[in-house]
Amino acid sequence: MTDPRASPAGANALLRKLSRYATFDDPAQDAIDGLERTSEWVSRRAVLISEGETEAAVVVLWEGLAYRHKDFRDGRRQIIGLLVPGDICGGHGESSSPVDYGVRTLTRARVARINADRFLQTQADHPSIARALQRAMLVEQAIQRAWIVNLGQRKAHERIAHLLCELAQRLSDCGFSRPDGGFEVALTQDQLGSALGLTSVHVNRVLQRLRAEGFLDFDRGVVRIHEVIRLQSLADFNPAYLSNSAPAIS
Amino acid sequence: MTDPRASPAGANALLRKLSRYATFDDPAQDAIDGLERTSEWVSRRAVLISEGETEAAVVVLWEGLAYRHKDFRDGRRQIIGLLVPGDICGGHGESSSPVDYGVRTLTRARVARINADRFLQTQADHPSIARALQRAMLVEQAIQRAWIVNLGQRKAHERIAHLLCELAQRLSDCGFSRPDGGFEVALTQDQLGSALGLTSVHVNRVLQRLRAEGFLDFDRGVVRIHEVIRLQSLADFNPAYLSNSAPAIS
DNA sequence: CGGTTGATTGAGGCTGCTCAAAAGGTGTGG
DNA sequence: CCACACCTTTTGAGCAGCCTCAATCAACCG
Repeated sequence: MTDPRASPAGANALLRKLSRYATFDDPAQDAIDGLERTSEWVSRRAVLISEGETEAAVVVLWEGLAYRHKDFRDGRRQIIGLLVPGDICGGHGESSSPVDYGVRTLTRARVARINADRFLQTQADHPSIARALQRAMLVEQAIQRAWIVNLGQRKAHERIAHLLCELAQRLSDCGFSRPDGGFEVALTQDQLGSALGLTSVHVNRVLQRLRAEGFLDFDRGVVRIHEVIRLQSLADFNPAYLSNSAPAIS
Repeated sequence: MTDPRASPAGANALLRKLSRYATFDDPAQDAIDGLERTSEWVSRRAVLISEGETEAAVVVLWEGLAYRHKDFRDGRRQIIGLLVPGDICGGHGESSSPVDYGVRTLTRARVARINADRFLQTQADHPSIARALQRAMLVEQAIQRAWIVNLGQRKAHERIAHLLCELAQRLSDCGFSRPDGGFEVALTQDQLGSALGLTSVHVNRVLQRLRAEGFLDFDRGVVRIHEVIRLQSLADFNPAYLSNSAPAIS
């Protein structure tokens, strides 16, 4: 396989992702490849990063899903973001400051750990890589802005719909969509609530309404979306923000 | 003035900000200086960037305050973030995609516009600059995460307190604090509501309670904070996330 | 002085929360 | 294979935080 983007699911997830944001010459491609040489499997609900950790290593998700979260002392908890294959978490090589959130897996997952110094050195050596990472961070920021809007302005049913639309799009973008257009979400209703600023009780009731109206279906921790399009208009979802893609010509 | 960080308020705001995230050799410093050679004054409530704009130019705020926002067709509106002197907005030089939010000034402000290509070229030429910008983006992301937590989990009075604490800290970090420890916020109650996912009516009532309890004071569009410390404990505010500072030794 | 923007207050209502309990599924050990 | 524990979903009842609508007031401005 000359083109790593054609390699089996998971492997070189980082290169596959960064290739969406820039084109790389061979040395740069090799450099990215060299970063993530080994991966390891972790179980469902495993801790990838715990809050306050000062470890500067960078973790790349190869397969599976994970989430960033912030826990309060009094039991409140907010899920801050979802990670799909290719996504990065950790301090981006910054050793000076502890991370202000934790990361846990949602499903069984495969991750690669990258040494912080090598991560930074590679960027210094290859401006195209630094550039691609910057664009990836811009998309990440756009996603966070969308969450702020979601939490600040939308009603429960709109929030749920918007989150599901985001996930559908991102999974599809990294090659994990299902052929039939529908897809499944491995979030419990309690986790959905933590991501949306709602209680699981309310999430349950709203999901039932959405089911009754034919938008989706769900059973034992798995939500199945039928018509993403209808859901998008309900959520006022515009996928543009997820694709800060590279110009056609580099 | 050999050290630009000692120059008059506003000028070289970008260099002053980036210096918090990395140390630069002379050529790099000159490069940053060269980027933002001219500035212009804009009035209160001026549009710096309008949603959907494909202009790739980067705008640096030198003096004054501004905010990012997203407007809905039906009149709902969410303020997504606040900009203090030194902050950057715009597409970070990405010409391919329209920005998904607007930016307006909150006060009279001085801004510098940077050409997109030069912005990107400078980063390619000076890895230390790219690195500093990356760290600045990491802090920006941390702020956005804090907003997500704020909107998702906190009650109205906690949200207000947290936002005010963030502003107090950031203004102080960029050298715009007031000697007496207190400070003023140029946000109307309506704007506060748009930032916090609350109506201005509710903001008003909660502010009155906070005033009755001695946390702050307000009058004609200006909120004055008395005891930032007390407000911090009310808000469960931890300033650590705002200072991903550079290691002592570069 | 009238117009405009922002703050304030009141009444009433809905969304989403709390507390509690029960039901359904799944995994584990005996 | 059953009993038991645990997790997640589901349902009910009651409540409250925050919203909506509306009107008034205060300050500022041309």
